[in-house]
Amino acid sequence: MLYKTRLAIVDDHPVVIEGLQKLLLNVDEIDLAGTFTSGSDFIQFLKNSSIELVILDISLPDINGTDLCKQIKTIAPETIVLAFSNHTERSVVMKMLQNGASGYLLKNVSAVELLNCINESLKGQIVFSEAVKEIITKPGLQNFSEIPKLTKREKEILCLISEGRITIDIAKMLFLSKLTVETHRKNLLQKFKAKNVAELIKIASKEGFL
Amino acid sequence: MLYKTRLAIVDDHPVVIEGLQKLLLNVDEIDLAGTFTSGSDFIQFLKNSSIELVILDISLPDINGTDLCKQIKTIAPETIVLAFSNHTERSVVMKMLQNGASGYLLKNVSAVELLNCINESLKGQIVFSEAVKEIITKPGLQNFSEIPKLTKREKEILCLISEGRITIDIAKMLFLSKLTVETHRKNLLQKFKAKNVAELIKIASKEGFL
DNA sequence: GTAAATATACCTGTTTACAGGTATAAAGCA
DNA sequence: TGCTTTATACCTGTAAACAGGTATATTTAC
Repeated sequence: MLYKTRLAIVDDHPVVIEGLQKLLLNVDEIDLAGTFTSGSDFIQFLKNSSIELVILDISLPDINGTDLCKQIKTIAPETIVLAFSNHTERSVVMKMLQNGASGYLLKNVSAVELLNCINESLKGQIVFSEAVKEIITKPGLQNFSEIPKLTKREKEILCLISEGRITIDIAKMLFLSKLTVETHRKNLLQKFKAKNVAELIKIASKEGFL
Repeated sequence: MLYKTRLAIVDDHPVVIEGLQKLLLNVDEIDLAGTFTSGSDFIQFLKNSSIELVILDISLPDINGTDLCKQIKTIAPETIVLAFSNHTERSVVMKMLQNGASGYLLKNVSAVELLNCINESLKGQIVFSEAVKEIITKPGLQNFSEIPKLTKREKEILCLISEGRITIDIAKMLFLSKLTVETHRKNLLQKFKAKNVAELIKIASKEGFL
Protein backbone atom coordinates (compact mmCIF):
# COMPACT_ATOMS: atom_id res chain seq x y z
CA MET A 1 0.00 0.00 0.00
CA LEU A 2 1.36 3.36 -1.09
CA TYR A 3 1.75 6.04 1.53
CA LYS A 4 -0.04 9.20 0.50
CA THR A 5 0.65 12.75 1.52
CA ARG A 6 -2.40 14.39 3.02
CA LEU A 7 -2.86 17.71 1.28
CA ALA A 8 -5.38 20.52 1.60
CA ILE A 9 -6.25 23.53 -0.52
CA VAL A 10 -7.54 26.84 0.79
CA ASP A 11 -8.69 29.28 -1.87
CA ASP A 12 -11.83 31.30 -2.22
CA HIS A 13 -11.97 30.89 -6.01
CA PRO A 14 -13.71 27.63 -6.81
CA VAL A 15 -12.09 27.69 -10.23
CA VAL A 16 -8.62 27.62 -8.73
CA ILE A 17 -9.59 24.74 -6.48
CA GLU A 18 -10.98 22.88 -9.47
CA GLY A 19 -7.79 23.42 -11.39
CA LEU A 20 -5.51 22.34 -8.61
CA GLN A 21 -7.70 19.37 -7.86
CA LYS A 22 -7.59 18.14 -11.42
CA LEU A 23 -3.85 18.58 -11.47
CA LEU A 24 -3.25 16.75 -8.23
CA LEU A 25 -5.66 13.88 -8.87
CA ASN A 26 -3.17 12.48 -11.33
CA VAL A 27 -0.52 12.24 -8.67
CA ASP A 28 -0.52 8.90 -6.93
CA GLU A 29 1.36 10.01 -3.84
CA ILE A 30 -1.11 12.72 -2.95
CA ASP A 31 -4.31 12.31 -1.02
CA LEU A 32 -6.37 15.46 -1.38
CA ALA A 33 -7.84 15.53 2.10
CA GLY A 34 -9.98 18.59 1.64
CA THR A 35 -10.60 21.89 -0.11
CA PHE A 36 -11.77 25.03 1.66
CA THR A 37 -12.98 28.43 0.58
CA SER A 38 -12.55 30.17 3.89
CA GLY A 39 -9.90 30.34 6.56
CA SER A 40 -12.12 29.47 9.49
CA ASP A 41 -13.42 26.37 7.71
CA PHE A 42 -9.89 25.12 7.34
CA ILE A 43 -8.89 25.94 10.91
CA GLN A 44 -11.89 24.00 12.14
CA PHE A 45 -10.91 21.05 10.00
CA LEU A 46 -7.26 21.23 11.06
CA LYS A 47 -8.18 20.90 14.72
CA ASN A 48 -9.41 17.37 14.11
CA SER A 49 -7.30 16.16 11.22
CA SER A 50 -3.65 16.12 10.44
CA ILE A 51 -2.53 17.63 7.19
CA GLU A 52 0.99 17.44 5.88
CA LEU A 53 0.83 20.23 3.37
CA VAL A 54 -1.59 23.03 2.64
CA ILE A 55 -1.71 25.21 -0.44
CA LEU A 56 -2.85 28.57 0.80
CA ASP A 57 -4.27 31.52 -1.06
CA ILE A 58 -3.56 34.86 0.56
CA SER A 59 -6.75 36.71 -0.33
CA LEU A 60 -9.53 35.07 1.60
CA PRO A 61 -12.94 36.36 2.60
CA ASP A 62 -12.74 36.00 6.36
CA ILE A 63 -9.08 36.21 7.32
CA ASN A 64 -5.96 37.22 5.48
CA GLY A 65 -3.60 34.49 4.43
CA THR A 66 -0.65 35.68 6.44
CA ASP A 67 -2.57 35.57 9.70
CA LEU A 68 -4.01 32.22 8.73
CA CYS A 69 -0.52 30.89 8.11
CA LYS A 70 0.51 31.92 11.57
CA GLN A 71 -2.53 30.22 13.05
CA ILE A 72 -1.83 27.05 11.13
CA LYS A 73 1.77 26.95 12.34
CA THR A 74 0.55 27.46 15.88
CA ILE A 75 -2.03 24.69 15.78
CA ALA A 76 0.04 22.30 13.67
CA PRO A 77 3.69 23.28 13.51
CA GLU A 78 4.52 20.28 11.34
CA THR A 79 2.08 21.24 8.62
CA ILE A 80 3.87 22.66 5.62
CA VAL A 81 2.34 25.83 4.26
CA LEU A 82 2.81 26.83 0.65
CA ALA A 83 1.54 30.29 -0.22
CA PHE A 84 -0.21 30.40 -3.56
CA SER A 85 -1.04 33.90 -4.59
CA ASN A 86 -1.12 36.66 -7.13
CA HIS A 87 0.56 39.16 -4.84
CA THR A 88 3.97 40.18 -6.06
CA GLU A 89 4.74 42.69 -3.33
CA ARG A 90 7.95 41.91 -1.54
CA SER A 91 6.35 42.73 1.81
CA VAL A 92 3.71 40.07 1.38
CA VAL A 93 6.27 37.41 0.54
CA MET A 94 8.37 38.38 3.53
CA LYS A 95 5.39 38.31 5.83
CA MET A 96 4.48 34.81 4.77
CA LEU A 97 8.01 33.66 5.54
CA GLN A 98 7.88 35.54 8.80
CA ASN A 99 4.79 33.57 9.67
CA GLY A 100 6.33 30.23 8.89
CA ALA A 101 5.49 29.47 5.27
CA SER A 102 7.72 26.96 3.53
CA GLY A 103 7.39 28.62 0.17
CA TYR A 104 5.66 31.12 -2.03
CA LEU A 105 4.29 30.41 -5.48
CA LEU A 106 2.71 32.87 -7.84
CA LYS A 107 -0.47 31.63 -9.45
CA ASN A 108 1.12 31.68 -12.86
CA VAL A 109 3.39 28.72 -12.06
CA SER A 110 3.42 25.89 -14.50
CA ALA A 111 2.01 22.53 -13.50
CA VAL A 112 5.47 21.04 -13.55
CA GLU A 113 6.90 23.73 -11.34
CA LEU A 114 4.00 23.41 -8.92
CA LEU A 115 4.38 19.68 -8.52
CA ASN A 116 8.08 20.09 -8.17
CA CYS A 117 7.67 22.67 -5.44
CA ILE A 118 5.24 20.47 -3.57
CA ASN A 119 7.67 17.59 -3.65
CA GLU A 120 10.65 19.67 -2.63
CA SER A 121 8.82 21.32 0.23
CA LEU A 122 7.75 17.90 1.50
CA LYS A 123 11.45 17.09 1.71
CA GLY A 124 11.98 20.13 3.90
CA GLN A 125 13.11 22.53 1.22
CA ILE A 126 11.98 26.10 1.06
CA VAL A 127 10.64 26.82 -2.39
CA PHE A 128 9.76 29.80 -4.53
CA SER A 129 8.48 30.10 -8.05
CA GLU A 130 10.93 31.74 -10.42
CA ALA A 131 9.55 35.27 -10.31
CA VAL A 132 9.47 35.24 -6.53
CA LYS A 133 13.19 34.54 -6.29
CA GLU A 134 13.82 37.75 -8.17
CA ILE A 135 11.50 39.65 -5.87
CA ILE A 136 13.36 38.41 -2.82
CA THR A 137 16.89 38.99 -3.99
CA LYS A 138 16.30 42.35 -5.66
CA PRO A 139 14.87 44.57 -2.94
CA GLY A 140 15.80 47.73 -4.79
CA LEU A 141 13.53 47.07 -7.76
CA GLN A 142 10.34 47.37 -5.75
CA ASN A 143 10.81 49.86 -3.02
CA PHE A 144 13.48 51.83 -4.81
CA SER A 145 11.03 54.55 -3.81
CA GLU A 146 13.06 55.99 -1.02
CA ILE A 147 15.04 54.08 1.48
CA PRO A 148 16.22 56.94 3.65
CA LYS A 149 19.91 57.01 4.42
CA LEU A 150 20.61 57.27 8.10
CA THR A 151 23.70 58.40 9.92
CA LYS A 152 25.27 56.20 12.56
CA ARG A 153 23.80 58.36 15.29
CA GLU A 154 20.35 58.23 13.79
CA LYS A 155 20.45 54.46 13.52
CA GLU A 156 21.58 54.30 17.12
CA ILE A 157 18.76 56.51 18.31
CA LEU A 158 16.20 54.83 16.08
CA CYS A 159 17.13 51.55 17.66
CA LEU A 160 16.81 52.89 21.18
CA ILE A 161 13.45 54.45 20.38
CA SER A 162 12.25 51.11 19.05
CA GLU A 163 13.17 49.54 22.37
CA GLY A 164 10.75 51.85 24.10
CA ARG A 165 13.31 54.23 25.57
CA ILE A 166 12.17 57.77 26.07
CA THR A 167 14.09 60.79 24.90
CA ILE A 168 15.57 61.77 28.23
CA ASP A 169 16.90 58.26 28.84
CA ILE A 170 18.42 58.04 25.40
CA ALA A 171 20.14 61.36 26.05
CA LYS A 172 21.64 60.02 29.27
CA MET A 173 22.75 56.77 27.67
CA LEU A 174 24.53 58.54 24.84
CA PHE A 175 25.79 61.44 26.98
CA LEU A 176 23.84 63.93 24.89
CA SER A 177 21.48 66.72 25.69
CA LYS A 178 17.81 65.81 25.68
CA LEU A 179 17.37 68.50 23.06
CA THR A 180 19.90 66.93 20.75
CA VAL A 181 18.10 63.64 20.88
CA GLU A 182 14.89 65.48 20.11
CA THR A 183 16.49 66.91 17.01
CA HIS A 184 17.59 63.49 15.85
CA ARG A 185 14.16 62.14 16.52
CA LYS A 186 12.69 64.96 14.48
CA ASN A 187 15.06 64.24 11.61
CA LEU A 188 14.13 60.58 11.71
CA LEU A 189 10.45 61.44 11.41
CA GLN A 190 11.25 63.65 8.44
CA LYS A 191 13.47 61.18 6.65
CA PHE A 192 10.88 58.44 6.94
CA LYS A 193 8.02 60.82 6.23
CA ALA A 194 6.35 59.51 9.35
CA LYS A 195 3.66 61.31 11.30
CA ASN A 196 4.85 59.96 14.67
CA VAL A 197 7.01 57.27 16.24
CA ALA A 198 4.45 54.57 15.63
CA GLU A 199 4.63 55.06 11.89
CA LEU A 200 8.37 55.64 12.10
CA ILE A 201 8.98 52.28 13.71
CA LYS A 202 6.65 50.50 11.33
CA ILE A 203 8.43 51.86 8.27
CA ALA A 204 11.88 51.36 9.75
CA SER A 205 11.00 47.80 10.58
CA LYS A 206 9.65 47.10 7.09
CA GLU A 207 12.78 48.58 5.54
CA GLY A 208 14.95 46.35 7.66
CA PHE A 209 16.47 48.92 9.96
CA LEU A 210 15.47 47.09 13.12
CA MET B 1 39.21 29.75 -21.63
CA LEU B 2 36.94 28.90 -18.72
CA TYR B 3 34.66 31.58 -17.40
CA LYS B 4 35.17 32.07 -13.71
CA THR B 5 32.75 33.39 -11.13
CA ARG B 6 34.18 36.34 -9.25
CA LEU B 7 33.68 35.66 -5.58
CA ALA B 8 34.56 37.59 -2.43
CA ILE B 9 34.68 36.69 1.26
CA VAL B 10 33.97 39.06 4.11
CA ASP B 11 34.73 37.68 7.57
CA ASP B 12 36.67 39.12 10.45
CA HIS B 13 38.13 35.77 11.46
CA PRO B 14 41.27 35.13 9.43
CA VAL B 15 40.92 31.43 10.16
CA VAL B 16 37.54 31.27 8.49
CA ILE B 17 38.88 33.09 5.47
CA GLU B 18 41.78 30.66 5.30
CA GLY B 19 39.46 27.72 5.46
CA LEU B 20 37.09 28.98 2.80
CA GLN B 21 39.98 29.98 0.61
CA LYS B 22 41.50 26.55 0.73
CA LEU B 23 38.16 25.00 -0.04
CA LEU B 24 37.41 27.24 -2.97
CA LEU B 25 40.85 27.14 -4.53
CA ASN B 26 40.14 23.62 -5.68
CA VAL B 27 37.15 24.79 -7.64
CA ASP B 28 38.01 25.68 -11.20
CA GLU B 29 34.99 27.81 -11.91
CA ILE B 30 35.65 30.19 -9.05
CA ASP B 31 37.95 33.18 -9.10
CA LEU B 32 38.48 34.37 -5.54
CA ALA B 33 38.61 38.08 -6.24
CA GLY B 34 39.28 39.20 -2.70
CA THR B 35 38.93 38.58 1.01
CA PHE B 36 38.05 41.26 3.53
CA THR B 37 37.97 41.49 7.28
CA SER B 38 35.84 44.60 7.55
CA GLY B 39 32.67 45.87 5.93
CA SER B 40 34.02 49.21 4.81
CA ASP B 41 37.00 47.58 3.10
CA PHE B 42 34.65 45.50 1.03
CA ILE B 43 32.33 48.37 0.20
CA GLN B 44 35.32 50.36 -1.00
CA PHE B 45 36.39 47.45 -3.17
CA LEU B 46 32.89 46.87 -4.52
CA LYS B 47 32.68 50.42 -5.81
CA ASN B 48 35.42 49.71 -8.33
CA SER B 49 35.04 46.02 -9.03
CA SER B 50 32.19 43.77 -9.95
CA ILE B 51 31.60 40.74 -7.81
CA GLU B 52 29.11 38.04 -8.61
CA LEU B 53 28.84 36.45 -5.22
CA VAL B 54 29.94 37.39 -1.74
CA ILE B 55 30.08 35.17 1.31
CA LEU B 56 29.24 37.41 4.19
CA ASP B 57 29.79 36.96 7.89
CA ILE B 58 27.26 38.76 10.06
CA SER B 59 29.46 39.71 12.98
CA LEU B 60 31.92 42.28 11.72
CA PRO B 61 33.95 44.87 13.58
CA ASP B 62 32.76 48.04 11.88
CA ILE B 63 29.26 47.37 10.59
CA ASN B 64 26.77 44.61 11.16
CA GLY B 65 26.23 42.13 8.39
CA THR B 66 22.59 42.88 7.81
CA ASP B 67 23.26 46.55 7.17
CA LEU B 68 26.20 45.64 4.99
CA CYS B 69 24.01 43.34 2.95
CA LYS B 70 21.60 46.17 2.32
CA GLN B 71 24.44 48.43 1.24
CA ILE B 72 25.79 45.80 -1.11
CA LYS B 73 22.39 45.30 -2.74
CA THR B 74 22.09 49.06 -3.15
CA ILE B 75 25.50 49.51 -4.75
CA ALA B 76 25.40 46.30 -6.76
CA PRO B 77 21.94 44.79 -6.98
CA GLU B 78 23.18 41.93 -9.12
CA THR B 79 25.72 40.76 -6.57
CA ILE B 80 24.53 37.63 -4.82
CA VAL B 81 24.90 37.72 -1.06
CA LEU B 82 25.20 34.52 0.94
CA ALA B 83 25.09 35.00 4.68
CA PHE B 84 27.57 32.82 6.52
CA SER B 85 27.13 32.97 10.23
CA ASN B 86 26.82 31.31 13.57
CA HIS B 87 23.62 33.11 14.47
CA THR B 88 20.67 30.79 14.74
CA GLU B 89 18.11 33.38 15.75
CA ARG B 90 15.15 33.45 13.44
CA SER B 91 15.11 37.23 13.48
CA VAL B 92 18.63 37.44 12.10
CA VAL B 93 17.81 35.08 9.26
CA MET B 94 14.69 37.03 8.40
CA LYS B 95 16.54 40.31 8.47
CA MET B 96 19.13 39.07 6.04
CA LEU B 97 16.37 38.00 3.66
CA GLN B 98 14.66 41.31 4.20
CA ASN B 99 17.84 43.00 3.11
CA GLY B 100 18.20 40.98 -0.05
CA ALA B 101 20.37 37.99 0.82
CA SER B 102 20.09 35.00 -1.48
CA GLY B 103 20.70 32.52 1.26
CA TYR B 104 21.81 31.81 4.79
CA LEU B 105 24.34 29.20 5.80
CA LEU B 106 25.38 28.29 9.29
CA LYS B 107 29.11 27.97 9.75
CA ASN B 108 28.82 24.29 10.50
CA VAL B 109 27.87 23.44 6.89
CA SER B 110 29.83 20.70 5.23
CA ALA B 111 32.14 21.52 2.36
CA VAL B 112 29.84 19.71 -0.04
CA GLU B 113 26.79 21.58 1.14
CA LEU B 114 28.62 24.88 0.91
CA LEU B 115 29.77 24.33 -2.65
CA ASN B 116 26.34 23.14 -3.57
CA CYS B 117 24.74 26.26 -2.12
CA ILE B 118 27.17 28.50 -3.97
CA ASN B 119 26.34 26.81 -7.23
CA GLU B 120 22.59 26.87 -6.67
CA SER B 121 22.57 30.51 -5.65
CA LEU B 122 24.51 31.40 -8.79
CA LYS B 123 21.66 29.85 -10.73
CA GLY B 124 19.22 32.16 -8.98
CA GLN B 125 18.09 29.79 -6.27
CA ILE B 126 17.59 30.85 -2.70
CA VAL B 127 19.50 28.51 -0.45
CA PHE B 128 19.66 27.60 3.22
CA SER B 129 21.72 25.11 5.12
CA GLU B 130 19.68 22.29 6.63
CA ALA B 131 19.34 23.69 10.13
CA VAL B 132 18.22 27.06 8.79
CA LYS B 133 15.29 25.53 6.95
CA GLU B 134 13.98 24.24 10.25
CA ILE B 135 14.43 27.66 11.82
CA ILE B 136 12.41 29.31 9.09
CA THR B 137 9.52 26.88 8.92
CA LYS B 138 9.13 26.35 12.68
CA PRO B 139 8.55 29.79 14.12
CA GLY B 140 6.99 28.38 17.26
CA LEU B 141 10.12 26.61 18.44
CA GLN B 142 12.05 29.80 18.99
CA ASN B 143 9.69 32.49 20.08
CA PHE B 144 7.01 30.22 21.43
CA SER B 145 7.66 32.51 24.39
CA GLU B 146 4.51 34.52 24.11
CA ILE B 147 2.86 35.54 20.93
CA PRO B 148 -0.02 37.53 22.34
CA LYS B 149 -3.45 36.71 21.03
CA LEU B 150 -5.30 39.75 19.78
CA THR B 151 -8.96 40.32 19.20
CA LYS B 152 -10.19 41.55 15.84
CA ARG B 153 -10.66 45.02 17.25
CA GLU B 154 -7.20 45.10 18.71
CA LYS B 155 -5.61 44.05 15.43
CA GLU B 156 -7.59 46.74 13.69
CA ILE B 157 -6.46 49.42 16.09
CA LEU B 158 -2.89 48.16 16.18
CA CYS B 159 -2.81 48.51 12.44
CA LEU B 160 -4.16 52.03 12.50
CA ILE B 161 -1.69 53.04 15.18
CA SER B 162 1.13 51.67 13.06
CA GLU B 163 -0.03 53.92 10.24
CA GLY B 164 0.56 56.92 12.42
CA ARG B 165 -3.07 57.65 13.26
CA ILE B 166 -3.71 59.29 16.57
CA THR B 167 -6.26 58.06 19.06
CA ILE B 168 -8.94 60.61 18.32
CA ASP B 169 -8.80 59.90 14.58
CA ILE B 170 -8.97 56.17 15.11
CA ALA B 171 -12.01 56.70 17.30
CA LYS B 172 -13.72 58.68 14.55
CA MET B 173 -12.85 56.13 11.88
CA LEU B 174 -14.24 53.24 13.88
CA PHE B 175 -17.15 55.19 15.33
CA LEU B 176 -15.88 54.62 18.84
CA SER B 177 -15.28 56.87 21.78
CA LYS B 178 -11.77 58.22 22.10
CA LEU B 179 -11.68 56.62 25.52
CA THR B 180 -12.50 53.19 24.15
CA VAL B 181 -9.65 53.41 21.74
CA GLU B 182 -7.43 54.44 24.61
CA THR B 183 -8.43 51.31 26.47
CA HIS B 184 -7.62 49.13 23.49
CA ARG B 185 -4.32 50.87 23.11
CA LYS B 186 -3.60 50.24 26.77
CA ASN B 187 -4.46 46.57 26.40
CA LEU B 188 -2.17 46.30 23.40
CA LEU B 189 0.71 47.73 25.40
CA GLN B 190 0.03 45.22 28.15
CA LYS B 191 -0.34 42.20 25.89
CA PHE B 192 2.94 42.98 24.16
CA LYS B 193 4.64 44.02 27.38
CA ALA B 194 5.65 47.23 25.68
CA LYS B 195 6.60 50.43 27.43
CA ASN B 196 5.12 52.64 24.70
CA VAL B 197 3.91 52.60 21.10
CA ALA B 198 7.42 52.57 19.71
CA GLU B 199 8.20 49.29 21.38
CA LEU B 200 4.69 48.04 20.68
CA ILE B 201 5.07 48.53 16.96
CA LYS B 202 8.54 47.02 16.93
CA ILE B 203 7.39 43.85 18.64
CA ALA B 204 4.19 43.62 16.63
CA SER B 205 6.18 43.99 13.45
CA LYS B 206 8.68 41.32 14.47
CA GLU B 207 5.87 38.96 15.37
CA GLY B 208 4.31 39.45 11.97
CA PHE B 209 1.20 41.38 12.97
CA LEU B 210 1.84 44.24 10.56
C1' DG C 1 40.44 72.64 0.49
C1' DT C 2 36.08 73.85 0.39
C1' DA C 3 31.35 72.63 0.57
C1' DA C 4 27.99 69.70 2.35
C1' DA C 5 26.42 66.75 5.75
C1' DT C 6 26.34 65.47 10.52
C1' DA C 7 26.09 65.94 15.32
C1' DT C 8 25.51 68.88 18.62
C1' DA C 9 22.53 72.32 21.64
C1' DC C 10 18.81 75.45 22.73
C1' DC C 11 13.75 77.62 23.15
C1' DT C 12 8.35 77.59 23.49
C1' DG C 13 4.03 76.12 23.26
C1' DT C 14 0.47 72.55 22.10
C1' DT C 15 -0.98 68.05 21.50
C1' DT C 16 -0.84 63.36 22.56
C1' DA C 17 0.21 59.46 25.14
C1' DC C 18 0.32 56.96 29.34
C1' DA C 19 -0.81 55.27 34.16
C1' DG C 20 -4.17 54.39 37.30
C1' DG C 21 -8.21 53.39 38.01
C1' DT C 22 -14.04 51.85 37.34
C1' DA C 23 -17.94 49.90 34.93
C1' DT C 24 -21.29 47.50 31.77
C1' DA C 25 -23.47 45.40 27.66
C1' DA C 26 -22.76 41.90 24.39
C1' DA C 27 -20.72 38.04 22.36
C1' DG C 28 -18.61 33.51 22.72
C1' DC C 29 -17.80 29.20 24.83
C1' DA C 30 -18.56 25.19 28.03
C1' DT D 1 -27.12 27.81 31.10
C1' DG D 2 -23.84 30.46 33.25
C1' DC D 3 -19.01 31.97 32.97
C1' DT D 4 -15.48 34.40 30.48
C1' DT D 5 -13.83 37.28 27.11
C1' DT D 6 -14.42 41.24 24.29
C1' DA D 7 -15.83 45.69 23.26
C1' DT D 8 -17.44 49.50 24.90
C1' DA D 9 -17.23 54.04 27.88
C1' DC D 10 -15.63 57.19 31.41
C1' DC D 11 -12.30 60.08 34.75
C1' DT D 12 -7.82 62.56 36.19
C1' DG D 13 -3.38 63.94 36.28
C1' DT D 14 1.42 63.68 34.65
C1' DA D 15 4.86 62.71 31.33
C1' DA D 16 6.22 62.69 26.82
C1' DA D 17 6.08 63.74 22.08
C1' DC D 18 5.68 66.94 18.39
C1' DA D 19 5.96 71.35 15.60
C1' DG D 20 8.29 75.30 14.74
C1' DG D 21 11.99 77.42 14.82
C1' DT D 22 17.78 78.92 15.43
C1' DA D 23 22.66 78.00 15.68
C1' DT D 24 27.47 76.06 15.55
C1' DA D 25 31.41 72.93 15.88
C1' DT D 26 33.04 68.85 13.50
C1' DT D 27 33.26 65.39 10.13
C1' DT D 28 32.96 63.57 5.54
C1' DA D 29 33.09 63.75 0.74
C1' DC D 30 34.30 65.55 -3.70
